Amino acid sequence: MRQRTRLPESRARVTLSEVAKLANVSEITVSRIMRNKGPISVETREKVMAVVNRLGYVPNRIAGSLASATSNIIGVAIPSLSNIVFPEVLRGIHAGLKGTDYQPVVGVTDYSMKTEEVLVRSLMAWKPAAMILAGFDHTDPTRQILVQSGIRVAELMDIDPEPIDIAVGLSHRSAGYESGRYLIARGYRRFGYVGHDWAEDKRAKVRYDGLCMALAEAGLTIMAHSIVDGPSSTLAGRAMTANLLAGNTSVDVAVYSNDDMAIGGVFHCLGAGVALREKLAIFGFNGLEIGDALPMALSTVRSNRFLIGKIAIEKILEQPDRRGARSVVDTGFQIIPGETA
Amino acid sequence: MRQRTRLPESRARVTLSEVAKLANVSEITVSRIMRNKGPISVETREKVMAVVNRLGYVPNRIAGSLASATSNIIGVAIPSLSNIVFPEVLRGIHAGLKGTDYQPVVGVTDYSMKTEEVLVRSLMAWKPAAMILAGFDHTDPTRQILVQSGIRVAELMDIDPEPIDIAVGLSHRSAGYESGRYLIARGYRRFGYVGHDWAEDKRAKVRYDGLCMALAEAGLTIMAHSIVDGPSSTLAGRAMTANLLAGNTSVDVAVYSNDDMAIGGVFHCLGAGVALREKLAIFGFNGLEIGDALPMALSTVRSNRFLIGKIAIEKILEQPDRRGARSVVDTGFQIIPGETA
DNA sequence: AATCCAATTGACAGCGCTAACATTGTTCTT
DNA sequence: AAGAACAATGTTAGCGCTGTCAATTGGATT
Repeated sequence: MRQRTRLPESRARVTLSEVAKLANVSEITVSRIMRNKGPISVETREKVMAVVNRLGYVPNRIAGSLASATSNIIGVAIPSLSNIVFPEVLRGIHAGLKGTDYQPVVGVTDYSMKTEEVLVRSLMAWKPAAMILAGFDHTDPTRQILVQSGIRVAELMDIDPEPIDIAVGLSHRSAGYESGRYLIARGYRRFGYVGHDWAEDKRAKVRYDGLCMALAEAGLTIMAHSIVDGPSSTLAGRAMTANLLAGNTSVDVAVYSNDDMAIGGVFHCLGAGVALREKLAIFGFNGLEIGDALPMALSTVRSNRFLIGKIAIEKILEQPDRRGARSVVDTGFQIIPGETA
Repeated sequence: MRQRTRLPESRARVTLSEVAKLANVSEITVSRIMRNKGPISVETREKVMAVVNRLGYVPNRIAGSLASATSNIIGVAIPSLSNIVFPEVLRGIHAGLKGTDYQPVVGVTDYSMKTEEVLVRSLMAWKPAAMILAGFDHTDPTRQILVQSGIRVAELMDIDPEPIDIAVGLSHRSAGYESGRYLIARGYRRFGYVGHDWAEDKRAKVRYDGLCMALAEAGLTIMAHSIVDGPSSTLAGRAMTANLLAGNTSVDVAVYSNDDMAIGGVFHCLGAGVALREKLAIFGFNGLEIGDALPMALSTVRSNRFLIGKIAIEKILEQPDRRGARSVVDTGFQIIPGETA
C-alpha cells in the first residue's frame, strides 16, 4: 500500500539536458527521439527511452514551441456553450484532432464581436497553428489580425458570405428555401413562424429569408409570427406556440427557428391536445437527436454540425499553411420528413 | 474601402525588443507595462503604449511562460462532449474564468482511463496552472503525475471518494438515497429501474446503490430492471421503457439512470397512451432544462452541473498553489417534484 | 584506392520573454 | 544634513528546447 510515493527520481522538474546527461548523449539527440524526427539508431533510442521512463520526463512544449516558433495549439472561438449546436461542433473538432497532437484551446464569445476580438488576441498570443471561429461577423481588428497572421483560419457554420480563408458549413438560405419548397409540396399553405432573437443568431434570419423566398415564388406569405425576445429554448418554443395559436390568424403549419423551439411546439400540442400535423404541422431546423425520439418524430433539417467541426480540422491539417486560394466546403443539409409535417 | 490593408508597420512578427527600441526604453519596461506590474510613470506608459498600438504588438505568451515558468493555461479533461452534462460543466468553467486571462485547454477522454493518461501527459507538457478532471478513476501514472506536479488538481462531479486535491460535486449515493426516500414518501412501492451501461458511468451505479439502500430500509426492492447495453440516450430510454412495461412484473414507478433516459420514458408513455404517474411514474436525474418544458414536468434531481465547473475554478483561483489540505465542496442536489412522480 | 553517400550524432546559437538584482534620483525622517 | 525609503528604470542571465550546420563513421561505387 505505497501511498504518496514520490516519482522515481523525485525532483520537481526533469529537463532534456538531464536526460541527455544520464543517457550519455547530446540534448539534440534526446530531442529528436522525443519528436520521432531524424535518423536514430535502435540502441540509442532504447538507451534514451529507458532514462526517459525512469525519470518520468515530459517534454516542455512551451520551450519547444518557442524554439521552433510553431505550436500545436488550435484556437477555437465559439459563441456559446449553452446552445447544443456548438458542443457538437466541438465534438467534431475533437474527433478530427484525435490521434494528432494538436490541442484545441477553446474560448467563448457570448455572441459579442468585441469579446471575440479580445479572445482572438488572447489566443493569438499562443501562436496557434490555426484558428477556428463561428460565422463571418468580426470586428475590423479581428479580421486584420487573422488575415495578416498567415495561419489557417476556418469560419464555420455558414457558407453564404466570402471567407477569410476556409469556410465550412451549409447555405442557410438554401436550407430555408428548401424547407419552404418541401412544405409547399406537402400541401401546406397557411404558414406561421415561431422564432427567437435574430440579433444573436443571424443565420436564423437567413433561413427565414430563404423560406420567404420559396413562399413568395408560390404566391404565399407568412401569415403569423410569434417571436420571443431572447435566445431559443424549448420553454420559449412552447410559450410562443401557445401564443401563435391564440392569435386570430389560423395557420396549418409552423416553421420554427430551430429544433429547440420546435420541440417546445410539439410539447405544447401534446399538452394542449392539439393534433400534431392534422391541426398544426411543425417543422424545425438542426436535426437534434431528441427530435427522433419524440412520440411523433420531428420534421426538420439535419445540419451536420459534427461534420462541420470535423471537416474544418481536416481542411486545416490537409494543408497547414495558408496558400492563395480560399476554400469553401458545403457540408449540406438534409430534409428529415419525420411525422410532424 | 481599404481592403486587405497590411498591419500599420507590416512585418511578420513584432517583438518586445522592437517596441522597446522604438519607444527608447528597455525591454523590461515594456514587459512591465504589458503585464501591469511594477511602478511605471504615466509618460513612459503612454509613450510605450503608443508604439504598441502603432505596431500592433501582441506579447508572445509562449516566451513569457517559458521565462516565468508559469502559464495561464488550465488543463481540462472531460469524458465526453456528447453527454450534455459535460458541456454544462465547461460552461461553468468558462463562466468562472471570465475576466481572468486564464485559458482552458480541453481534451476528451472518451471515458477511457488510458486515453485520459495520454491526455494528461499532453496537457501537463504545457505546464498548466491547474488541472481539472472528471471523477476519481485514474491510472496510477496519471495520479502520480498529478500528485507530484504540485499544481492544483480538481476532480469534479463526485465527492464520495477521497480527492487528490480538490473535489467539487455532489454525493451520488445521497442523491440516489434521497430519490428513494422521496418516492417512498409519495406512496410508490413497486419500483422498476431503467438504466444504461454502468461501465462508463460509475456514478449512475452509485446512485442506484443509494436508491437500493433507501428501498431496503423500507423493506422494498427493485422488482424489474431494463438496462440498455450502451450509453444513455432518449431513444434508449424510450425503448427500455417499452421493454420494462412489456415484462410480466408490473411496476408503479420507474427510476431512470438520468434525465435523457427518463425523457425517453415520458415519450414512450405519451406515444403509447400510458397515463403518466397514474399508470407509471417516472423519475430522472440531472434536472435538464428540457424536463421542465415537457407536457408534464419531469420529476427529477437537479445536479448543478454549471455550478460544479464554476466553483472548481473559484477554488483554484482562490489559492492557486497547493497547500497541504485537500478540500471537498459539496454542491448539493435538489429534488424537483415535477409532475411525473 | 579514391570518391561519394547515407546514417548517425553533436556544437552552438538563439527563440522572446521575465526574475533577480542593480542603479539612479527624489522625497521624507529625525 | 545624513541616512532611509521609495519610485522609476535598467543590466544580466537564463527559461528548456530546436534549427542549422558540421563532424564522424562505415560501407557502396567506380
